[in-house]
Order: sequence, then C-alpha cells, then structure tokens
Amino acid sequence: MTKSTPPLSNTIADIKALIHRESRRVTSYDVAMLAGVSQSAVSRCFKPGASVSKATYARVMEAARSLDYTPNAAARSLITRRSNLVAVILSDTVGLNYPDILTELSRQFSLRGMHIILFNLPTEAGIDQTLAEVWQHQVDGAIVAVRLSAAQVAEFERRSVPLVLFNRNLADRTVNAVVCDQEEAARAMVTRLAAAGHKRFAMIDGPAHSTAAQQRKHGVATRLAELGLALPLSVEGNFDYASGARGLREIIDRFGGVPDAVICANDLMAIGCIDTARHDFRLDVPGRLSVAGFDGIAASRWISYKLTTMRQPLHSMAQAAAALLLGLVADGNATPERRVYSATFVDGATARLGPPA
Amino acid sequence: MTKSTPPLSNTIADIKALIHRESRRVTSYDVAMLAGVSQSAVSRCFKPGASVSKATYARVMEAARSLDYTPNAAARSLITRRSNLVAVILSDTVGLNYPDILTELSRQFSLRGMHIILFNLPTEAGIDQTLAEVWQHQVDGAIVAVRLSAAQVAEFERRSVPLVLFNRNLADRTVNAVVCDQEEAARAMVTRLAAAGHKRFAMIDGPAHSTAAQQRKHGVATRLAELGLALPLSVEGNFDYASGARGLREIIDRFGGVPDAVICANDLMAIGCIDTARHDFRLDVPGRLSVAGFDGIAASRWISYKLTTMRQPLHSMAQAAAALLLGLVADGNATPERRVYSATFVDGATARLGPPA
DNA sequence: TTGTAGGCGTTATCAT
DNA sequence: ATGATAACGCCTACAA
Repeated sequence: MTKSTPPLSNTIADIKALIHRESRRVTSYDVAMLAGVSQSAVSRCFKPGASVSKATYARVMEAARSLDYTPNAAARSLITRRSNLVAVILSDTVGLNYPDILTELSRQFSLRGMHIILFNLPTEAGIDQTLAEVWQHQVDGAIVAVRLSAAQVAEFERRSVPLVLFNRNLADRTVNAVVCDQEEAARAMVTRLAAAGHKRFAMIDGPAHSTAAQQRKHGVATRLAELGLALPLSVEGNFDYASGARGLREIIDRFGGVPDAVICANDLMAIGCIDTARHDFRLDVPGRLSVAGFDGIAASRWISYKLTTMRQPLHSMAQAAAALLLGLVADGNATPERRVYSATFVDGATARLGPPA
Repeated sequence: MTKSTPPLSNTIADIKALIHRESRRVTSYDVAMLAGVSQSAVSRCFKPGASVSKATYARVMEAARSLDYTPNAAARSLITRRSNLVAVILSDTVGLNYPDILTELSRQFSLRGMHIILFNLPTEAGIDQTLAEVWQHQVDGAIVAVRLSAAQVAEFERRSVPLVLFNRNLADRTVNAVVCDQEEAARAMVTRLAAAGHKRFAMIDGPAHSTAAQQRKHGVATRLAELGLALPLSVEGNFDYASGARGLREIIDRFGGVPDAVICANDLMAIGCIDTARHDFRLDVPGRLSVAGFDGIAASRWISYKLTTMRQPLHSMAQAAAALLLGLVADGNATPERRVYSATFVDGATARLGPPA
C-alpha cells in the first residue's frame, strides 16, 4: 500500500522535474525534501562520525542515491576551509619522466581522500604565474619539485599553505623537504671509480637550472680534487638521451681522445652515452671506457645496459613527502622537517670496478 | 601630502590586523575597503572584459596586491558553476608510463586557465569510488583512459560532465573519443612482416583488461588468417619489460623452437624480448628472429634497438583530446565526435623486412 | 561606470 | 537526535 511508504514530501519524479525545470544541481535540500528531514540532517549524514539515528541515516542515503546526490566540494571547501586538494608542481625536464613519483603520491593522497592538482611547468620561468593559480584553488598543501626562491617559499608560509620540497635544496631556510643527498652520491661514485684506477674523468652535466645536477657535479669535482685527480672536463647536457650521445662526442672532441670514465648527471644521458660509445665509436664499455649515471631508472636495469649508477629511493621519497605533507595539513604548525635519503650504489656492468685488465 | 592619497577607508596595516584577528582569509571586501570601492567593483576587476574605469581598476589592483588578495576558486565555482578543473583518469599500467600525454594535456589546459585533477587508479576495479570523487569536485570535464562501462558513460551524460575517452573504444555508444586505430596498426604490421616472408609468428599479448591490447591482438590474428597463415602462438604479458623477457622464454618453450617473428603488444615488452633474445638466447635480431612492437616510445628510438614498431601519434592525440574537451566545455551540446588516428610504421632495425638472407 | 542585494550549496552553532 | 539560521567568498542582475 502506498500508505506504508515513508512520508515523502514529494515523489522522486516531482523533485527531479523541479530540478530540471530550474536547471540547477541536486542539492542537500532536494534530498532533505525527499527524505522528509531537514537539510542539516542530510549534511550530517555525509559527515563521518556525526550524530544521526540509524533510521534517518538510512532514509537520507536512500533519497540521496535515488537522486544521484553528491556533496558539492566547492561549497564544502568554502565553509570548512579544506579543499582536499594538493598541488603537485613539477617541471617538464624532471617531473613526469619519473612516473614512480606521481604514481606513489597519487596513491598516498587518494588513500586519505585527497587529490592532486597537477602543475607541470614547461619552463621554470613561469612559476609566479603558476603560484597565483595555486593560491586560487585553496589547496591544502603543495609538493614542489622545482626551484623556488626564498620569497616564494615565504609566501607559502604567509598563506599558511604547507609546503614540502622534493629533491630541491634551499640553503638559507628551514623548510620541509624530502631530498636525496646528491653530493654524497656523487662522491661515492667517484670514490668507487677512482679506487678502480680510473684517472682521466669527464662529466656530462645536467642543465644549469637543476639543483640536483649542480650538486652532483659539485660532489664529483670536490671528491676528485680530494683524491688528487684533475677536475673533470665537463660538458653540458639537458638530461635526455640525445644529450648523452652529443656529450660523449663533444668530450672525445675536446679531450682529444677517450677518457677513462664518463660520469653522467643522470641515467638517461648515461644510456645515450653508452649507446654512442658502443655503436658509433666502437668502444668497449666498460673495457675501454667506464660510464656511470644517477637515478636508477627502469631502463638502467635492462639487460643491454645493467647501468652502474647511484639509485635514488624515489618510491620511499615520494611516500615520505606525502606523509610529511599530510602531517602538516593535520597539524599546521609542526616543526619543519628535512628528510634526507641516501642513494645506493648499483654495481652494474658499465663501469670497470676491479683492477684494469 | 597625505591628502593626495586615495581615500582609503583604512590603512593596509589596519585591515591586515583585522583579518588576522578574525583569522580569516583576505576577501574581496577587504580589498574593496582598502580601495574605497564596493565589493562588486573588485569582483569586476578580476573578470576579464568587465566594465571598469581605468582609475578604479588601478586602485583595486594596487589594493589587492598590497593585501596579497587572490580570488577564491571555490566561491567562484559555486556561483559560476565552472571549476576550471578537468579530471584526468588514468591507470597504473598505461597512464603515467607515457609522460607525453600528461605533459601535453597539462600544457593545453593551463593555456586556457584550466587545471588537471589527477586520478590514477592502481587497479581499474575501484573506478566507481573514483567517479564519486570526480562528481564531488564539480569538474568541468574529464579525459578518461581507463575502461568505462556503458552505465558509467551514461552517468557523465546525466550529470552533463563532458567526457572524452582516450584510446578506449566503447562499442555500443557514440561518445567523444580520441583513439588510435589499433587493429589497423596491427594489420599493417602483419602485412609488412608477412610480405618479407615470415611464416611462423608468435605474439606477446598485453593484459586482458587493456582494450588496446585486445584490438592489437585481434588485428594480428585476423590479418594472419587472411594471409593464410596460422594463428600465432600467443602468451600473455602485462606491458612491462620483464614480461617481454618472460614471454620470449615461454614462446620458445611452448613452440619447441624459435619462431620467425614475435609481435609484442607494446614497445616495452618488445625491448625486453629483444634483450633476452640477444643476450640469453644468443639470437641475431633481426637476422634470426624479427621482433616488433607498438607505441613508439622514446626508448624505441635508442641506438641499441631502433625498434620496428607502429608509432602512435600520442602528442597529437593528447592535443586533440584537450581541444575536443575544451570545445565541449564551451558548448555543452556539441555533437559527439570520434577522432581516429592512424599509427605510422617505423622501419626500424629489429625486424627483417627484405627477403630472407 | 558603479553600488545594492540576493543567491550559489554547504557546514557550524545553537536551540530544542 | 534534529531543525532553524548564520556564515563561507564570490558573481550577477538590477537600479542608480
């Protein structure tokens, strides 16, 4: 009998027609009307841990389901001041080429009901424009893997937007960061290569704007100097395969011959360098020339390369960055923390590490 | 003289103190007060093409700047019903491993002041949960590269959320999509290989849930049949390097020998297959065994491989997807469009294409 | 060109 | 446990 149905103020069809006529969205008022409760009751039903009776909850949820109601995040964000949005700011040269990072970040955040707004900079120049857009979206926090000026970092603080830097060092400020110690990694690599008796080094550097590249180069140079070896001939690359290939040609050209070892600022360039050495110059790697990289990307493990490299624990780092940020979002004034990871040496097959043949 | 300054209702310091005391955000009212105009005047200044006098505009902007005011996207979205947010829904297996796609999408959208909310599914199972989150965020549109049921597609329509499928076919519905004709690509590859006299084919297939893999396999199988060749022995892989390596071993095992050609459902598996063939089985590729892939990823062009493959125009496709979606956002009821791209054959060095030696 | 007033859809407060 | 009411910060007629 119709009498046994719950006291609906209107039928589903009526309400749907009304919404359509006014061409608006389904709101909690519509659900309330259908369920025969107040709007605030509906709101409470969608808030975990609110006090609602079993019966009310069931009727509200049923009404919501039949109207396809979903809370409006914009309206919620307006009043709660939480958007459940996290900005992830990357740059073309480095960010998306390491899919692990975004994958892990995305996983961690969606586990807590938060989502990523992606800001991918073609060039790190336009960052101020990007930040303006970040502020508009009222993000709850940001993970930034591009270079930030002290002023820009300060703006995050002024706006109380938790910030975690990823693999970016900012010398003069205490700011939350997850980094891999690039200089230490570079020194470790040099130590290994030098111990094996390599004397004549060359380096294929990364782009000038990359702090990781700078630190790797600095580590290489200082460690070599400590060991009494000459500073390496260094040519600039931009982290891609082609510049590894170009780099080797330039080195052989300017060096007037083949050095003992080429250290590349990342794996991709190392792979380009190795391919060119083997195929174009017919050089035995590592027999005649040792080549090493940094990162530990997937391709570095391929059978054709088995690259000798310093592997960054990117997965753990991404996880840590997410955890750090989530902590800051929960507790606004936690003390700045800096998590430093070490790269691990990967004993590959592209650098001679034993005594010379 | 102080008299020459604009008639500010309050000093900057006063207003900042007020805001801080009430611990709220800087609003357009604060800017209005500082600039000595109404709140709606401020609002108009931030709306491109609104009618504001030069003088007012200048004073408002100056006030906004000195207060670090930024419009609140949530509040704006509430009234305009535009969030300037686009959902991009990918899955682990396919999405982030092709960085070009996200890079280009991000570029195109940010050019129009829109931004990407990233939804990266660990598994395509949890998609309903993901969609619920998409609805909450009131996105202006979505680009989806995972499998969607007809019901799920219908829900986009019901909610008037423009949808563009990326490399996903949905047979029974007319829905906006940008796809690459995988079956045609597969047929083209088979035609080439067969013309060179390959007789005994094998295939390393993609994961079952990938429509692209299904279509590639179907194209391979049907074209082979048309040419009077046996259906290939097919083993299942999951699109990664390791499964290419495993795949070849399994093929040789089950085949009881080495086939003439192995067609892999993507480049990454092809590379794994080639490495294993050359290093573990000491097979000459392409002399003794031809290997081909699909996609045209960056590594496929590396000197060590020069992979024979069918290259998808991912860059153009991403561009088209963004353009299509932007068109739909501008004009809600544009007619469904399906843009089909063709893969181009890349005459690499891993498959014999001339007469047998 | 400018100001006034109302509403977007939700959560939070405070009664009841 | 539930309901009325006041924000949240902005846009947009409409009137001036």
